[in-house]
Amino acid sequence: MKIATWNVNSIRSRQQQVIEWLQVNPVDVLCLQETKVIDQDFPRSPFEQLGYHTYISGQKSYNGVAIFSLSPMQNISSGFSTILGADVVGDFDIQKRLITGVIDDIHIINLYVPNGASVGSEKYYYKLDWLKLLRKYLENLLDKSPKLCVCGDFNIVPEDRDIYNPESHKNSVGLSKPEREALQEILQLGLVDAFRQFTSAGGHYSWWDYRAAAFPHNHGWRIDHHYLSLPLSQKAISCIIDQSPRKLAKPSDHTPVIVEF
DNA sequence: ATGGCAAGCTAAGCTTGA
Repeated sequence: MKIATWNVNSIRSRQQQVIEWLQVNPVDVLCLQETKVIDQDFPRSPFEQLGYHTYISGQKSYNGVAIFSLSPMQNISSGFSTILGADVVGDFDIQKRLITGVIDDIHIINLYVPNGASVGSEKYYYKLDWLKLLRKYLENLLDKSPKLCVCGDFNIVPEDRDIYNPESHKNSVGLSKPEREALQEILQLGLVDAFRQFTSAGGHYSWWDYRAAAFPHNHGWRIDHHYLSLPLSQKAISCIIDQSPRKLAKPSDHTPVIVEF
């Protein structure tokens, strides 16, 4: 089984590229972020014609997540509140950043973690609070589901080897100590970075800034991840970043990452 | 230190992204 994650930066702008990528890479599950469209306007049918079931949670202009799956999934839900309850979650489900479902016995959680704008900003503290909620959510799920695949755009560079020039970005949003610690607190629940099971070298990235010719210079960040619970991590046989869609005209600034079991 | 590019919304320029 292959599970891919891809921040497409608007599904309507990237529709044809996603179709063509799936034709070459018929993954079992594709998790999308930043679909940027309300559910009624989501272009479902071209993907259904490829054989995918589509599960979506979108909003106007911003955010939005979706899961495509060749086999039907069970227990689809979006947001934190289905697990944590509305009282705990408050307003944090207004932004559509989490959709989950079960396939075989694998519980897939597809995330679009807040960007955080700049360190110290209101959005930065929203990101940290969101990550605290995510930790609670995953702690709850790990009690019930031994096989968890938590994937998506985390907007966090886990370690210095995951960015081209850590020194000049060490205080940037995505690398700040509180963000990295929040991520580590989540991983300490018992989750493993699938990519790092197979590749220890630096220089492997999943996002490149549109500006300043970042991609041709490989000035990238690795911020799109699959985090696997221990029973599932033992079944992983590969995790690769496919840079090819980033080379196309009018690409997303992110490129797909694929884990295989 | 700053801007650089792209998408959405909406109809010129702002907001967001990371």
